[in-house]
Amino acid sequence: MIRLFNSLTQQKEPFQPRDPGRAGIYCCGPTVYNLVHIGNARPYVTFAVLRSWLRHRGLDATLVVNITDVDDKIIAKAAAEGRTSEKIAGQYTAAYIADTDRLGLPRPDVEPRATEMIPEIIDLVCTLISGGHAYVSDGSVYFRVRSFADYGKLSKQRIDELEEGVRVEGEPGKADPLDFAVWKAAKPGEPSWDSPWGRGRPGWHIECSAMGLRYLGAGFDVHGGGRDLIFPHHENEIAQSEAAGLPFARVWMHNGMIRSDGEKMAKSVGNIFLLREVLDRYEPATVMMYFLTTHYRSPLEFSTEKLDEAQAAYQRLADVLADLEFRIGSADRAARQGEWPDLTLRAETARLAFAEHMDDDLNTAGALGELFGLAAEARRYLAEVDRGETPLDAEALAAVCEVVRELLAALLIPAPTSSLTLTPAGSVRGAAAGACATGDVALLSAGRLAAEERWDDIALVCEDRLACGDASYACALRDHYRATRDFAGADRLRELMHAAGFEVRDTPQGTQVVKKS
RNA sequence: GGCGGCGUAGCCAAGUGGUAAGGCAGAGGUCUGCAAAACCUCCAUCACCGGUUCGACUCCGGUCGCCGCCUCCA
Repeated sequence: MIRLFNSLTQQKEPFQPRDPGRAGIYCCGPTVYNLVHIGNARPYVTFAVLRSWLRHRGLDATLVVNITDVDDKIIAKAAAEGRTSEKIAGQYTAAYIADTDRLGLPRPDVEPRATEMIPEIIDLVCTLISGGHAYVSDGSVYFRVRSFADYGKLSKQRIDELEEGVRVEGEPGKADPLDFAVWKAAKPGEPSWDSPWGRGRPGWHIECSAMGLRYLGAGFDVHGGGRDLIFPHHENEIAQSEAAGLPFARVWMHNGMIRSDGEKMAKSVGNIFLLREVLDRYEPATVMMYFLTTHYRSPLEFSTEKLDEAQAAYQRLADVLADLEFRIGSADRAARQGEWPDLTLRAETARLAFAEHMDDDLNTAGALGELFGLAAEARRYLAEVDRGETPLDAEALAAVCEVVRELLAALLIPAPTSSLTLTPAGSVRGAAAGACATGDVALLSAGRLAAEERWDDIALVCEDRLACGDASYACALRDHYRATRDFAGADRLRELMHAAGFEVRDTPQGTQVVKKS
């Protein structure tokens, strides 16, 4: 059973979709006036993972993430840069899509633009007016907060307390300082649409109500977003929708803030790190790892140290996987008997434990811990194999790999590509023999040189190949050096390989290299 | 002032009424020609003070510290 923490009730509740077998999720997306920073990205990651997990659990899950492409901030930026609002919005919409794609997030099922939702918004506003929940004033329309008895049910604020805190000296057209605009009269030069109240544009909160209801229907399952949106944005969404007679989201999920220097990451504070900047320095997998090793509701500090740790953690998992897959490939037939079901069983146990964590309010950190536990278990098993205490069971290894890959995929963490390269079988001479079949000229000539004992020339070939990112010749030569106990030569070659960005590991099967990023 | 949340080892981070997953870093050891990697071992009593309980880190009350919202904000 999946349980989700509902901000409305402030507790975990069993997730009961409105339509059995299906799930509708709405998440507040970007206002496209700027490049998205790491903090903006957290909800996109969180709710993409939620959709992924619900699907993994067999639900037909739909994710809607809006794009606010008409708004005060966009208009202000356009004015400042002497460009049109449409141009600004277009540019940053493209950037948002490019950056989230680059992170490796699958696109939402629907990405509606506010500017495409005008008719629905106008309909909703009309309903509010005729129901007495909104009023027209100078071509703008305001929502009458005191007309909605449940106002404050999400943020747990009392209207009267709010009244005290209101610092805005009442805008001219508002009947009550708490009221908020659902439709704003157009000023000259601003983007605008025809409406029963004259030309204008949607207010700040109305688009989310219109979109959520349009694409997911009344009483949809989950509404998500950053914790900082609870008030007033989400509170207002509820008020607008439900005052119009349409039950809104039944579960509200809010992710914690990303902090930088102990403070919420925000443009106004000046402590932001752009998603694309981070992706310039770290792999998508590392960044996903960074997000998911902390529970989505907790605050998360941003720092390069944390990214580095995420990188190391991911590398550990990638190493295990690469090692396992290499062994599967090299296992002889006799070993493929499934003699060690314990590990297979362990893989299944990990899968179940992982699912339990994920079902428990999307506990990705706990779930990841299970994956690491399984990896460690597989390592111990491999160590036993290397000591000759246990026969190699390729089936069990395959089961572990399958579970790790499947669950990483469920978390939307890109699977590692195999980073292990092994020496061609045997020495350079032996490898050259094999090269006859494949027609590898370079390896053949290396073999000829080897036959003539011209090792220095071979070293030159190795250097050349290393520069091209190919360590196989170096591996083969190093095996030769080690076989002939020419350790000075072997060490020299290791230096070369290091310099070329390869980590060198000696194994019973020969020299192994790992390309270091 | 109002509302909400957090405080777990050197760092990060799960968890929980019956004596604390995992990752990073650190120490010692095994393996190795030397390394690297790996493996083994070691490293916390859960901010503080009271209370409830056979038993609390986990429940209740208080104290301190930190954070978010109350204005655009993921």
